[in-house]
Amino acid sequence: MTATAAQTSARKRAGNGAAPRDMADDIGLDALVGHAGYAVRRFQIWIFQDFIRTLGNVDIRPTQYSVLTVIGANPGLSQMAVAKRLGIERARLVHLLDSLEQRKLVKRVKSKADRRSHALHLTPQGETALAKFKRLAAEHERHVEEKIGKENRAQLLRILAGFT
Amino acid sequence: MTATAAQTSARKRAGNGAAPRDMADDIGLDALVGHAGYAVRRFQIWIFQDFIRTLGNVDIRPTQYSVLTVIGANPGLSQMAVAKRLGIERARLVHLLDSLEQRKLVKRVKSKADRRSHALHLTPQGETALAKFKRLAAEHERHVEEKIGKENRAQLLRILAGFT
DNA sequence: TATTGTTATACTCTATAACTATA
DNA sequence: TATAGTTATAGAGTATAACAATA
Repeated sequence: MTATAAQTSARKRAGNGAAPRDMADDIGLDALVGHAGYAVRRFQIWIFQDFIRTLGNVDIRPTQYSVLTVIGANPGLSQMAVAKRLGIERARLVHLLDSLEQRKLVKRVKSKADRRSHALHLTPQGETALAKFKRLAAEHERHVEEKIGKENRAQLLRILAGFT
Repeated sequence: MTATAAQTSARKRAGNGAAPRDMADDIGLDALVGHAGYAVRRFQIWIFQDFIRTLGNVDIRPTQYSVLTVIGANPGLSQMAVAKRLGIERARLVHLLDSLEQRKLVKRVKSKADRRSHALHLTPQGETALAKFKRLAAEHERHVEEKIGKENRAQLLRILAGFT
């Protein structure tokens, strides 16, 4: 890594006051190519954009999908439990649930056992909608497979299994 | 505390319906486990947190590091060129550069060839600082290696090479 | 005292639009 | 007309702090 050949040759081409370089096709990333985080971030942005586009007609974003899926699979969870499981701030989840409740996909049920907390459930409408969202999300997942290859996607899931 | 917590959770598990579940250890992710995007997003958050922590003393975040690295390796780039190469909005880059210029790490040099644009350069101070940032970033990268394994990290970089 | 849900604030980041000065 | 840089705004998302009701 250190000072690279790209850096040296680039200096020859552009001194102070010279014309700025704006040809994107020979701009080196230098040390960034050795950072997993850079590639992971770019990939994550691509994935989210595809997800948002694929579920655009139903207006569901990745975070909303994850909340609905976890509530659907675990009816009666408290807000704290959902927030912890998905790594969402509980203050942020309040607004997410406000939106999902306004759309009649989720309901907060006041708990009698612990009157501070709410038990979260999908509405019947929410159950039907989630089934559709899952079909669209599976379509998105096929896009991922087409993009990086079936075997690479499987390897990726295996490598990152500990981060779920 | 443990006895009380155990009793409480036992009561909640036994409760029929209204009592919210809040034990995080048996909450299933359902369809999320099959989505590459979910794992990738969680991993990316972990990586950025480690990066921010590891470079906390020098107060450099991932995006700032990527901008400095690309300018360092390609002196004289225009703002548009940097923005396009790194996938940053040009409006956002303005503020990033304002901050880096205030810290005397980067300078905007007015171009004589095209007086609309600026050629970007590291200051001598910026060169020295970037060398330090790169050492810390390499340390961060070793954390990634420890977290997922050397071979897995290499596979990840190979799989995602197209997203740089 | 501690926790749940809530409200509020601030800062990062993304996505636009519009403005200026140049080309 | 189009482009580079700038300014502004709006919406996500993250990170905190504080508060009321309840445990």
